[in-house]
Amino acid sequence: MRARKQGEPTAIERARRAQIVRAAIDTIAESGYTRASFSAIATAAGLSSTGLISYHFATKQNLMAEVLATILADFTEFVTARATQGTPATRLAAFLAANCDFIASHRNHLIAMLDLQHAASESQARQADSDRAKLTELLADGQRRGEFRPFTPDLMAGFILSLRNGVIRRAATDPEFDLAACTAELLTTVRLATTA
Amino acid sequence: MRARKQGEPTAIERARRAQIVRAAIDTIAESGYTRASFSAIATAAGLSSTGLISYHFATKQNLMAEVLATILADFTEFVTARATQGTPATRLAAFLAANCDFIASHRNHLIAMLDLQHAASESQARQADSDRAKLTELLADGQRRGEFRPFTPDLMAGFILSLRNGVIRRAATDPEFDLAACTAELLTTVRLATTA
Amino acid sequence: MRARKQGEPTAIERARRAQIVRAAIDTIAESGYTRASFSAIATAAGLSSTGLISYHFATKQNLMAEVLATILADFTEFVTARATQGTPATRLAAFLAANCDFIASHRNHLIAMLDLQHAASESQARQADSDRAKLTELLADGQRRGEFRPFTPDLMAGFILSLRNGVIRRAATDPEFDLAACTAELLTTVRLATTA
Amino acid sequence: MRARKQGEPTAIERARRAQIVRAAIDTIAESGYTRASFSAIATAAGLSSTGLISYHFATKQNLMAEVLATILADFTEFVTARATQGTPATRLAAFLAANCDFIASHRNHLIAMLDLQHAASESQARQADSDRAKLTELLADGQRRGEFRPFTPDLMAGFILSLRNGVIRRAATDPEFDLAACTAELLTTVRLATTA
DNA sequence: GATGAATGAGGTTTCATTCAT
DNA sequence: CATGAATGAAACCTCATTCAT
Repeated sequence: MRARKQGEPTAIERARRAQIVRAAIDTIAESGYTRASFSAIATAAGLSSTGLISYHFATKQNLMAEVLATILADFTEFVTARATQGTPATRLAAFLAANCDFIASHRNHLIAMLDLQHAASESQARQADSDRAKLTELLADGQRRGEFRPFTPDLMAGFILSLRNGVIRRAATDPEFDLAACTAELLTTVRLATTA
Repeated sequence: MRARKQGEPTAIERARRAQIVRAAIDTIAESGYTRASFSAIATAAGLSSTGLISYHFATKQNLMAEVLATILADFTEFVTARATQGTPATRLAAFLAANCDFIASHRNHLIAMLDLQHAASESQARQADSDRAKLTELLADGQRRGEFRPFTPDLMAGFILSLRNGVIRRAATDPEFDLAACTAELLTTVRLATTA
Repeated sequence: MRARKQGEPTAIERARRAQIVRAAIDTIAESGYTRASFSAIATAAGLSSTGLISYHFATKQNLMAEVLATILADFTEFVTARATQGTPATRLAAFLAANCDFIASHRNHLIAMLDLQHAASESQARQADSDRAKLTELLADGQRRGEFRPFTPDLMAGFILSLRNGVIRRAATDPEFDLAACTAELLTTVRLATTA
Repeated sequence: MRARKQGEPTAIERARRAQIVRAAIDTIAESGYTRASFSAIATAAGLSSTGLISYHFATKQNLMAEVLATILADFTEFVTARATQGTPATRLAAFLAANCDFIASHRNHLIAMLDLQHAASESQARQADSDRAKLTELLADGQRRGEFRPFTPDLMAGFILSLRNGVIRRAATDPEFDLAACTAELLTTVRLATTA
């Protein structure tokens, strides 16, 4: 019923939805998207039945969309707060550092994010494109100021995000991975790849 | 029965397994891992029963392991044939170029590969590690010769493979993506990131 | 709570129950009994929760019983007001004409009625029997006066009601059905079948 | 799998499908369409799981379509074998008598048929129309020969089928109903309503 | 009185797997 | 070797009903 209603959600409802989304993120991160059934999520959330999930989310796709949106929102909030000042080169470095810090503190979020991307819907793909577009903008700006060498900004943005994704996956997979060392190397590598 | 038998597989058996694996790759690439049911794979393979798949593969995990192994084998064969000659820097460039060429000619293989990585088992993770190890070796070799700057070879290998994966995903997702242009930029970028 | 209470219902309560019953009739008529869930009925009634329906009706069966009772009451009121004067033959004709008029003006009531009959409970079957009994009485009366030929009144009553039900279903199903023409033919047919 | 295959069904398959259809008819007749779940049907058929039903019928709608088709086929076979000879009036009487006999011997078929009609699909509605069309044809033929009075054949066909349906429902509902007596009265009634 | 939240049973359907033939 | 049939677990989802507020 609720899942089909319109209007403002109440505080209780928002709390439950957030709880379910959190449980979904953890379940996906730990067991993979394929095994993240309503049943598994309900258990992780301490709910007594999968019915409650359906009560709050009209469809599983729907839930997953909110999961991804939440992850991206948390991520964006964290990263943009730290990559807003200075020249493009500085901001790029700050962006990457922020990414790596986020990985350390929100491991599950990012593992889940990677697992969700290939199950992503149309609108989510557009969201990913828009993320890349912002980075593209930053790079183009740096080129205009002469900080960056002449590359195709859109492609380089893709490269940088790919590197970030690789770090996420490695951090997720390998428990002995040294994230701090990797961050330093990543910054150097990207600097060399981009500076004029 | 066969799936539990020991001893040498017959020629017919190997042919059937290859046929099923091929169909699985195509199905995963086109519909995603989630929708790659035995039923879908059997249809794609022109088989009249899913029973035959179970007959040849003890378990679905088992089949997927062979799918991934096959993809990696095809990939390795293709790439190593083109990255064996010259200095490490030359071979690295050839490796990347070969990768991009492989994307163009084996799109389905690579899309399936990405889709399988997070359903990957322990042993498959080890296989991925060994792939990275080979690249690590190449990079270390280049450093010893003074071609490459001093970076942590293992991390740089991870970066390079991440870049490759990103190109795969983008090529798979975006139909208007210009793979040739991307290849050129990728080579430049990696050269700048690695050379002394 | 209320649904289990005893004693006189308040005016508000009666209004709410009527509102719910009306919404149920419309929903059944438009979507069929199978799809007439509490949720659908609540939406049709403009209620914000299915809980309110359960509050006023102890059980779904209970609600459906009241729905059927309401329909039959409305129907009886409409028809008996027009079939009370004259000889049995005249009243029979008036009864049929009234039925057909009722179809035109209360389409939803009658469609719902037909849809409810096979979900009908014991007591509802008895109600239908009593309706037929009244018609039986009328027919027997006409026989005593010599207006009608000698048939088994109870069976003939069943026939007449069957004809009426058929007209309802046809009117409900076929949008091009000419109800007025059908009414005329029906009157003739019944007259020929009954008159001495 | 099988439910989606093409080509000729095997003997075993036809037998299983028939068994399931028979169980569905009995379940609908005894408990009503609403309560005729796959689970109930599987139990009635002595199957070990509902999965087998889905294996043979792609969809519940699909199964119900076959149920209705089977009923109509059995019915048509029974009735047309007995209503083919003589003048239209004779055949009409034979048709009605055959209907009543069928009711006695195939009670469940007919109860289920009535319960399915309002859940009927487009194509099933067309089938019902075509049944009425055949009767319409018979009536028009009788009019041309002068056996029947001038009525609208299509409407009269609807009336006759409505009478038949009423008898079915009454026979289904009332265990003490005297079908033989009803048949006699029905024949007389229809004769009076139709003859010139 | 009314509402939103919660519950748990049960709905249809898909799936990997087994087995007789 | 291969097939069709069968199985039962588990998937997502809907529903009537209960209850605290």
